[in-house]
Amino acid sequence: MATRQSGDPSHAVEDYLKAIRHLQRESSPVSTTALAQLLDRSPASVTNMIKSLAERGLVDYEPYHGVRLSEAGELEALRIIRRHRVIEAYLIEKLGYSWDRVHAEAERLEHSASDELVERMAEVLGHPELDPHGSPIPTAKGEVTELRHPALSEVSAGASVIVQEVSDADEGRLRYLAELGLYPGTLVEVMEHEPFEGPIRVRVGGRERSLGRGLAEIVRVELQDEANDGGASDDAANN
Amino acid sequence: MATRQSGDPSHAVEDYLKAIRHLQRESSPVSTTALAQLLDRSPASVTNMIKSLAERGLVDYEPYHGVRLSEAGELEALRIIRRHRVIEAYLIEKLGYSWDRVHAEAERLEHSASDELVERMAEVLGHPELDPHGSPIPTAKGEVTELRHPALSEVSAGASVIVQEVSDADEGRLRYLAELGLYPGTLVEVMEHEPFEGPIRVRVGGRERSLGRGLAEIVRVELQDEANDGGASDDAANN
DNA sequence: CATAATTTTTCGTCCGGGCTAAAAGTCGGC
DNA sequence: GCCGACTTTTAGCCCGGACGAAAAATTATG
Repeated sequence: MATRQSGDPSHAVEDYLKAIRHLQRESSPVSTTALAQLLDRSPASVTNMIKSLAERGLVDYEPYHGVRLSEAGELEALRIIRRHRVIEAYLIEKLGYSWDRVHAEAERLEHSASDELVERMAEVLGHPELDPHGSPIPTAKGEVTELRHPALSEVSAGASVIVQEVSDADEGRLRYLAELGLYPGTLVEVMEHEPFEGPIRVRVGGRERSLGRGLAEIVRVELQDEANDGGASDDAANN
Repeated sequence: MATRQSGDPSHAVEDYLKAIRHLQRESSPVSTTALAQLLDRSPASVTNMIKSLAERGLVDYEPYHGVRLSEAGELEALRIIRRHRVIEAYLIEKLGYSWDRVHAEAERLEHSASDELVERMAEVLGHPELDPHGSPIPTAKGEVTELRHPALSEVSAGASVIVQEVSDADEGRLRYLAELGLYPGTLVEVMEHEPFEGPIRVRVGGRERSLGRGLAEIVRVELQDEANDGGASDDAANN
């Protein structure tokens, strides 16, 4: 029951499924090169693997026109994402991992942890719905409620927002954002957008900061009522 | 720091090192077939791997005459065993795993858990010296104190013993022993040895049981003072 | 000792999953 | 509608680690 058996997706397969799902959120048939870049593999290797995924029914693949997850593939991807996020939450909550260092550990454990282990972790955590980065944790049955908060970079100047989610990206970025105090729950005031894709000036924790475009894009926020300008309702502005 | 890097032993290498060390305790140059049996691989595969281990300096290998761990191999093996045992202890203590089910999970996690994770687990457990089966946990530096308790099967009739260690073997045996209440700390009275390698009759928890040879061999015990027959000192009978 | 039985190694293969170089397909620009 | 640029796939290769069959070494036996 707990043991990996032969039909189980390999480590590599799991990585590909996760990556495909990730890229699909941006644009749907996922290109070979995009995958190759994300996974740090040669395009040729990616083509190979895609063919094999297609044979296993995990993706729908049209040569030269990209790939997308099948039903089965989507489900499998969600199981992996659940594992990843529960593990992250657990490591931070129970083992004192820092926000920025947890990703790498989870990235490895997600491939060997059994469902039993993950469910036990979820249990002692009280079945959390969000992971430490603010991303929703799929249920054991594979249901997710996608959040789709606007990125900080999309918020117009003058608004106050609360950070909801910070994409679970590379360690460096996360560490930097943590230093700034930019993690879920933090209140941020957007002061000004510099022109031509320039940085965005924000006030966070009483200090003014300047965030590059790349950073501002991975920080997802929710608009708040304006402090002085008695404005919109809690959930009104979703752009 | 936490990430597996290229020089790291592969999953397969780790399994071989553990197995070699395990078999070495019985008889020192370990034979190809013994390894093949334990790991459920063909002898040919084992020879292959051994050659590769020898090239990496992890074992000393003399063709046709068996293999033994080198200094480096021993150290590596101990690191893996530490990982395994700390993880087992953690899973039981903190995640409610049962004594008999924990092995398989640890068997997989030990290959992907980072040293950081293991040290954090050890920390929250208060740096235990024994795992749940009573086996000593090597230190992070690779020191172990081998216990070498006599097996229950070696104890002469009439003695009272306390279970110290139960080899972390297959699930079935462990579950059965757990049902009987035979785990570290349990008091057992050895009543009689049936002749010709027969079973051994014991009293445990007020009930009489008959244990087959195979089972009695994996239960390691320490002799107690005789209850009625004011007998041997604590450590006297090492048979 | 010589020969039979057993163990171990060698040899040739296979599979998963990488890679590079070369070929083929797609697409934007004229 | 063709041409060049870019993307993708194919072809051939490698490596780790498994396999079975056959050969070689060791050990046991008469």
